[in-house]
Amino acid sequence: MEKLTNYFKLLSDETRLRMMALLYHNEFCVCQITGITGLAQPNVSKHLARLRDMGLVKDQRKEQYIFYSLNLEDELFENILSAIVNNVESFPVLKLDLEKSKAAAIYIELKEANK
Amino acid sequence: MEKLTNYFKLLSDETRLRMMALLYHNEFCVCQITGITGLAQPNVSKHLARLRDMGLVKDQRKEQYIFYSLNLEDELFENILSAIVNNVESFPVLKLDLEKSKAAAIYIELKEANK
DNA sequence: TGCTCACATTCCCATATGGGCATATAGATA
DNA sequence: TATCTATATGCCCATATGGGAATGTGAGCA
Repeated sequence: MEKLTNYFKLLSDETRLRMMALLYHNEFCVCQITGITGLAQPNVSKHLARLRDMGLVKDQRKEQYIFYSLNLEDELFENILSAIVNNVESFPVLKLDLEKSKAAAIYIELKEANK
Repeated sequence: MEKLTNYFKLLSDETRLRMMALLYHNEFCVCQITGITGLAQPNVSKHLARLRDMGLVKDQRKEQYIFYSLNLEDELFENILSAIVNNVESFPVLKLDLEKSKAAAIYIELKEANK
């Protein structure tokens, strides 16, 4: 029961919903999420940590970057998230993030090229 | 977007989940919910008011009693609630409430009979 | 009219939450 | 080894939240 209410608590914050919607489509590192959303890096890290602690997200280091991806084990949670993502037209913020996210891969490539 | 996060905020509290699970099966007045759950009456009222303000619940006076019932307009919300209620075996608190609720109708009848 | 009962509201308190900001850490690189 | 750079953590603040307790309100009844 507490796990359930904690899930809803995690879903009840716009910042976290934005991050989860992004991760639903792809894995991203902290700096990409920061860049896409315009959120402050410490906040991105803190929210990701909360999601990780609740098992909704997992992280994996790749060289300098730590990539986060969804960890969809709970069926209810997955259904909720897919319902939101499939209805992205109703949520302009999410839609904008997703559009911006298409450039996110390039973002890291440019960084590497400028070295 | 804010409506969505508000929904999740309402779902993120055990007390409210208990009340919504009850109302999913039947309408109840405040005193019945208080009796079934063992919660303090002011808290029941306060949570019901929040649910009503968000349009998830509606109330209707019948003589002395004010009966609350679910107001399922949002599909996502309804799906979430039915998923929870159909999985009540996983949530002993909810299951107990539901069992107790079967006696709730009788509770009011007894009250009337004792007048 | 005054009382009773069901329900609502208010006040107070302890706790949780999210963001801004500064700083710590740890892996990569020079 | 020393330094970047990506990420994590800690501190502070304003605000929200939930419960307890007392009180207010309003409909039905004596």
